[in-house]
Amino acid sequence: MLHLARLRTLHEFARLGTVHEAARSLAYSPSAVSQQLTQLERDVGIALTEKAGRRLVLTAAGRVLAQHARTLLEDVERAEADLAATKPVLSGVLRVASFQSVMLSLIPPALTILFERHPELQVEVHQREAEAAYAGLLTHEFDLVLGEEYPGLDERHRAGVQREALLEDPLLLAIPREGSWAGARGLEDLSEANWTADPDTVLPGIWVRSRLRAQGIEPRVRFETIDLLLQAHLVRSGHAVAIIPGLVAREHLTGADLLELTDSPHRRLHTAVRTGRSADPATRALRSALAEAAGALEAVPPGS
Amino acid sequence: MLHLARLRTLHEFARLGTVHEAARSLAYSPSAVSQQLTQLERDVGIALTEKAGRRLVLTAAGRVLAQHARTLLEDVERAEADLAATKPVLSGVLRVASFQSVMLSLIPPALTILFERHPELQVEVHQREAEAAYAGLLTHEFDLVLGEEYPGLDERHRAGVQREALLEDPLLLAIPREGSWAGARGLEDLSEANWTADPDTVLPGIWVRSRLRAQGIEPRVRFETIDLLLQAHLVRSGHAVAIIPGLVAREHLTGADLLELTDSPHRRLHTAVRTGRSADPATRALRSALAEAAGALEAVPPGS
DNA sequence: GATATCGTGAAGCAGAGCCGAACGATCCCT
DNA sequence: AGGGATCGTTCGGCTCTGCTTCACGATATC
Repeated sequence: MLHLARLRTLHEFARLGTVHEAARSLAYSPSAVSQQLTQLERDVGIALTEKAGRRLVLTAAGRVLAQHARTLLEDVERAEADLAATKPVLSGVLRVASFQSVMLSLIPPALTILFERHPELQVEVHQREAEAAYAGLLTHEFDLVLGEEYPGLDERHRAGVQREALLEDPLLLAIPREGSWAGARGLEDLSEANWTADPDTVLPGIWVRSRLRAQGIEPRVRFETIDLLLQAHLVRSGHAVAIIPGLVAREHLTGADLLELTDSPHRRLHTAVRTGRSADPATRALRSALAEAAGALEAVPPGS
Repeated sequence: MLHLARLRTLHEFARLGTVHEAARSLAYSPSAVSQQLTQLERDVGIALTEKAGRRLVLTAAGRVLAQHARTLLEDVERAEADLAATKPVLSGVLRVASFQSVMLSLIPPALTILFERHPELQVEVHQREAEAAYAGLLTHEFDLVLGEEYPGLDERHRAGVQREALLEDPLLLAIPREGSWAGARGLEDLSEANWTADPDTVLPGIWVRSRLRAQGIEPRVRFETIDLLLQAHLVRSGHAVAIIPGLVAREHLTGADLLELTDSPHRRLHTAVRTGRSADPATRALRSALAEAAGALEAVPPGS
């Protein structure tokens, strides 16, 4: 009888390409992965891997089995979700990967809603950048990822992941009420301003630079940080201007002027889970709570 | 991680209803089955079984998981079939359950065809009655069942089994050329004849009696046997008349008269495999060989 | 109320499957 | 060309899984 654990190992190897990475992803030693793949070959009686230089690659048969492994593992997760649905009360721990702006504004009210409905259900929230979050999702480190997309920078489709739109969050120009740029009425007044922005290694930082350049501004980024609270503080205290998501601005930039950009760009927030888990009742409950929290925020105009 | 072997045990328990029978079907001890079910409950954290008197029955959650187990096991078998399809030559052993009339006439030419195409592929044929054949199919004792249906006695649908029509085999009235009934031209001349037929515990025996009664004949079954060769011999030697399938009659009743019954009834032969195996190349090869052998027989008129 | 049959639990044992260390092969960089 | 990094595999040793056997209590049956 085939062994699901070994199929999972095969799948991780197929996904990641090397024995070492598969081992790391599964918290095994490379030796264990090697042995599992060997055993799997014995089980099915067909060569699944072959050497290519110092690396190991899947044979045609290996790819066939890895593909089946993926759907089997999804089905297993679906089975677990169906099983959880037979429980009268939701319990257990949901692990969520998110980033700062959402943790600040959306997660707390969502958790309040969730706790009212399912007091037994616990949530752990971990701050991660996008790549780590999605990697952790696939390795079962997390059960749900809160992700974001910026206009024109659509994320690639990820295999085994099911995504759901959550919120459109306006990207606002934040200008201090005091200092050199107070009173600016738009980007056209800010070509010489000091900026604070995310580094250009992450999506928001890439987007904001490209956006400003598209309007003829080469921003002088004096304060580069992914910490939006710090960015907000720098704006409030008059040291810089920034483009800040509404979710953060509405609460932490009440002392600054917030202007809509032309054609009012929005970042799109979404939730993502492993495909097999989309029917899991705890997952659904969390997604509902997040959607309601998002709806409540949208109903209140920013800055109020 | 869920364990496929344990899911298979759950599935067998769901199918058969008791720990002991599941154990027997899997060639385990009852204790092992009990422990596997307990372990499975620990794995999923939900009660899957509960006591009902001295027996054990599935809970709602147990039924949910058992259902998933069935589809998972089918998918595993599909995966194995896909894998086998990557092999250049077919090999291994196919185990077939059949009954006498088919083993006599259809299997030999089919195996000849099969051997020409896939000399590495071996076939074991076991003679079984229908229930034992299907039970053995589900427990992996057999890979393919050759079954039959009689007009008006349709078999019930069996879960997890995929069926394919193979041949319509005419049911012929066989009358000796010598003795009291020689020269009879139809059932109307045979109301007082001695008959040979299958016992009324099996499908052919049930059908033949019901058919004769429908035409006003209460057959005097003097020789009750499932051995069609014996039936044929009894007819040839003038001791009885019988209704014999064309597959047997064409070869073993050349010394008797064969008459079509009114509205020429046929038994319908089919092949059946576990659902997951229908794509398996060896299975497909065997089915094709059987179909071709059947076509060759149909092309030749009976009794020639 | 005797007896068969149900499922479960404890003891013991064989084997599965993990890790760590050592190894050979391959690639890469200088 | 050659040293070092990285690849995958193998071996010894150990732990833990998971089987069987045997014994037991509970339930149904006659």
